[in-house]
Amino acid sequence: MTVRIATWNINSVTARLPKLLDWLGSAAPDVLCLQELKCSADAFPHEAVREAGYEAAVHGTGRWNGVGILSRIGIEDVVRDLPGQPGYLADDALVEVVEPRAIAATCGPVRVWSVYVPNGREVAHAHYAYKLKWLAALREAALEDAAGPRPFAVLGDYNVAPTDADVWDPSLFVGATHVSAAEREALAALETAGLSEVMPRALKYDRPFTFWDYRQLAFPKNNGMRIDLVFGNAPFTSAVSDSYVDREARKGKGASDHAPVVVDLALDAPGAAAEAS
DNA sequence: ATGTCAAGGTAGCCTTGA
Repeated sequence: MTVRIATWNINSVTARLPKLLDWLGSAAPDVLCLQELKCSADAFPHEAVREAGYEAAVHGTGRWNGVGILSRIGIEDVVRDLPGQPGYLADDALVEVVEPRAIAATCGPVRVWSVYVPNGREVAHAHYAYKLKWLAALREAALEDAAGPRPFAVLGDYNVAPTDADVWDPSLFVGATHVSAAEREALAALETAGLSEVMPRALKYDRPFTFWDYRQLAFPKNNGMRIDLVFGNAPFTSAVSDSYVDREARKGKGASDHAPVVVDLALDAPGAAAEAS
């Protein structure tokens, strides 16, 4: 069977609902991981998504963060928050809050996490230390599924550019977040957990950027970054038949500042291996 | 085509985060 899985930082699912429904119709993913819903779970547009043919599992608390998984091939065993997910102590808060940044589900033959890794803000900021702790918790959370026989992937907005080629001008990022050695080491640690990156094709230009800031004409200048990533275990990556960034979705008025990443899997039908042997 | 955008509190603008 062929399964199309995608990830998209939608930057407000309510503001983006027409674009989301359009894209579900045109790209026809079987599973879509969403980040930055920016709404509470109650405010999620369940009815519109259902009419488009998808079930949804969502995790959101309000105006910040929020993640979800849409599926038209079933959605089971939903888990909200990483086991051991660190919280963040905001400047004006008295206690750490575990933010809605991770949700997992099993969709047909595949298990996925949809993750929105903390931004980090600045290297000297407490949010950066939080980001590194968060990535370490993600590795631990992924270990068991990564080692298993079922296709498994962690898809989302990692807020890390894996290499200097993944930002439009590395000279502008010296000393900044998203490119630091510690952040890249945190991605490398995912590989020691048995996950490896699915590298998408670019549909235009040479590099498959996934994010272009709204400011300073970043999109028309192609001043982009590749920070929306897919890490899969061997049963997942070995089944990949294609992957690309749908840059078209970044165009036009009312677009998210991120483009979707699409992964196509060619999986054996359940039981096919047993029948063949 | 494009020199931000979205949400929420608060009162039609400012703050926060990205």
